[in-house]
Amino acid sequence: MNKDRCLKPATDEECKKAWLALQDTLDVIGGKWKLVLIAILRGGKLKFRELSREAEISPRILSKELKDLEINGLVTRTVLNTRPISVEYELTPYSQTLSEMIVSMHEWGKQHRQRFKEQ
Amino acid sequence: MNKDRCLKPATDEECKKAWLALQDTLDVIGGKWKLVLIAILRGGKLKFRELSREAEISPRILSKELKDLEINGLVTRTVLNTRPISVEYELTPYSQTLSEMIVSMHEWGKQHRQRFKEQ
DNA sequence: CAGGATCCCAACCGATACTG
DNA sequence: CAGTATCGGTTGGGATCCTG
Repeated sequence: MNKDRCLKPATDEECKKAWLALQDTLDVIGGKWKLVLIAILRGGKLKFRELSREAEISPRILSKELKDLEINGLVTRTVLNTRPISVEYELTPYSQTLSEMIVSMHEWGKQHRQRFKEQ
Repeated sequence: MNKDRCLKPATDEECKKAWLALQDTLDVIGGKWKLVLIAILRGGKLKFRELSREAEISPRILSKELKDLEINGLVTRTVLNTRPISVEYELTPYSQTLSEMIVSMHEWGKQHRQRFKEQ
């Protein structure tokens, strides 16, 4: 893809970076579960099991998704000194930076649904 | 998911709709190719083969992706009276409504990359 | 309780060949 | 040229069981 097909006038190099950035975003919040988990955690910290029940997601997938979110700095994992142990997951302040984008996606999806499906 | 875990204060019903809308958005522009194709077509209409070469995507996938985009009103398909026939694909005016969201996603991805990867 | 291991199924994607 | 058919590999996700 060259610069002539880019969002705004730019060099080829800048254009390539722009689309890599978009791809990054989709990697971080795309897929079936990431946004759902973020949504749920907006309501406050939850333990692994609670999160699993709330989202109706199997432990294997939940574990993987939470790792991804943690790697990307969106969620913190805290092991509690209980017996048996329990682990709390919580959104980071950094996750707030997603808000504007999430709102954009929500707004677009809403108007799209009105336009195309039964209103 | 109930309203207490929603983006803004709302009824359970509103909350459910909000997350359906987000899911809609991901369905429409998520995945590996949708945004790439939209990006490329921003530069102007292209024929099937040109698009295939530009995006480096196999015909089978391209065909499917274009159908999806057409169904969602983002792309028009025009058969030309040539021999052999050729088909042009072009973004619709409606596709412009994606701009704000795409910019949001781009901005977030850019700052995320700066924050986490080699700058 | 947290979460890894295993097994299995479905969706996705790429390459290639083929038809109108 | 446009697009479908076929096949095969890869990824993602669900269910269940198991261990620290």
